[in-house]
Amino acid sequence: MNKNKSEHTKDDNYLKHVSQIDQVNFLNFRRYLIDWYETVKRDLPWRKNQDPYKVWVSEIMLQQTQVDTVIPYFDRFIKQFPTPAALANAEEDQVLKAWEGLGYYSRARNLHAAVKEVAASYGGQVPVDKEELKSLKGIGPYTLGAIMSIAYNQPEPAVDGNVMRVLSRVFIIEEDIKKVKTRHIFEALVRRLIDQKRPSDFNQGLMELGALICKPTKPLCEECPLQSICLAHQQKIETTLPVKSKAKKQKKLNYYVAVIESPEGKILIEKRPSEGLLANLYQFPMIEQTKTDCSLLSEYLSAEYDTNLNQEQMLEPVKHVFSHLIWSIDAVKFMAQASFIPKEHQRWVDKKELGDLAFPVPHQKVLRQI
DNA sequence: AACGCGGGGCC
DNA sequence: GGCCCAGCGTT
Repeated sequence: MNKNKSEHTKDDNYLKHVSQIDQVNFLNFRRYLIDWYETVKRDLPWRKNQDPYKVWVSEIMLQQTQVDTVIPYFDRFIKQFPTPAALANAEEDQVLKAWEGLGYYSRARNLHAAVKEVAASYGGQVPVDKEELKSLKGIGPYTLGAIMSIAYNQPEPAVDGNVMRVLSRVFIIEEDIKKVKTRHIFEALVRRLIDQKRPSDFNQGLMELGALICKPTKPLCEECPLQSICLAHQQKIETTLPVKSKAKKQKKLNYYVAVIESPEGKILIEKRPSEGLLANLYQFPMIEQTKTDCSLLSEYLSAEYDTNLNQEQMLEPVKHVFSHLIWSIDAVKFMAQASFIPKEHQRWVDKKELGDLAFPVPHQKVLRQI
C-alpha cells in the first residue's frame, strides 16, 4: 500500500473544511515568502550550518521560548556539549545546570536521554529516518518536521504557533489552535504549500514571518510579503486570528522556604522528585503552608528534625508566576545546631558549590539574598 | 482530548 | 493583571 497516498487522503479530509484555500495562489505564496526570507533572514547561531545536532538542540530550546531568550543558552550549551557524544557522556546535573532558568526542564532531561539513545543505537549520528527520529524522547511532530526540513532538507511540515498564526490569517482558518486536531489541518495545508526544492527556507521563512511581521497583536501588514494574497487582511480581520481558547487561571500556593546553615557554614539543600514540576532540580527545604499548619516555622522544623534551630533572619518574600501556578514564598534563614540530621534526600553543601547545582528561579530569588 | 510543565517579555 | 512564545509526554 502506498503510504504517501493514504496520508494525502487524510489530508484532503482535513482540508475540505477549509473552503477558502483555493482562492490563494500557492505558487505566489512560495515565491513571495522565500524571496522575503532571503532578504531579512536573521543571522542566528544555529543557522551557521546544518549540523543536525545543533539544529536539534536549537529546536528543543525554541519550544515555547523566544529566540532572544534562547541565544545565550544555545551558545553556552554548544560550547559545553559540542557533539552528541559530549552530551551523552555528561551527568544529568550538568545538563540541568546548563538549562537552569530556561524552563520546561523535561526538555533537557528528554534531550539528554535521546542523545544517549543516539550514541547507543545510531553510532552517534542523528537519524535521518523519520520514524527513528520521531521515536526519540522530546521529538514530537513539530521538532520532527523542523529537523527533517532544516537539517536534512526534506519537505516535512513543521507547524508551530507562528505557522498557525500566519496560515490562519492568510487562509482565514478559524479553528481553535489549542486543539490538536487543528494542527493536523495546518500540517495538511503545509504539505500542499511547501516548496519541494527548498523546504528548509520555506519552513523557516514561515516562522520568521510569524516572529517578525505577522505578530500576535499589531501585525506589520504594510511590510508583509504576503499582504496581497492574505484573505484576513483583505477583510481587515487579521487581528481576530488565530482563534485560541483561553488558558485556565493559575492556582495560588503558599510555601515556607528554610535556608539552614550548619555550624561549619554549609547550606542544606534537597533534590526535587524525578517527576513532575521542576523534576530533579535542587532547592532549599520547602513546605506548603496550610491553615492547620503551625504558624511558627522554627517550631515546626525543630520538631521535624528533632533539634533546635535558631532563627537568624527573615528574608524578603518571593513571588513567582508559572504558566499554571503562582508561588508565594516566605523565606527564613536558620542556624542549625551540630545535632541536626538531614533527611534522606537532603545534604549539606558548601556555599561555593551551590553555583554548580540547578535551582529553579524562585529559589534563585531566595539564594540571591544570602 | 485535556492537562501539566517555566520563564521572560510585552502591553 | 493577561497574553504571547520555533510543543511534548502523560493520562
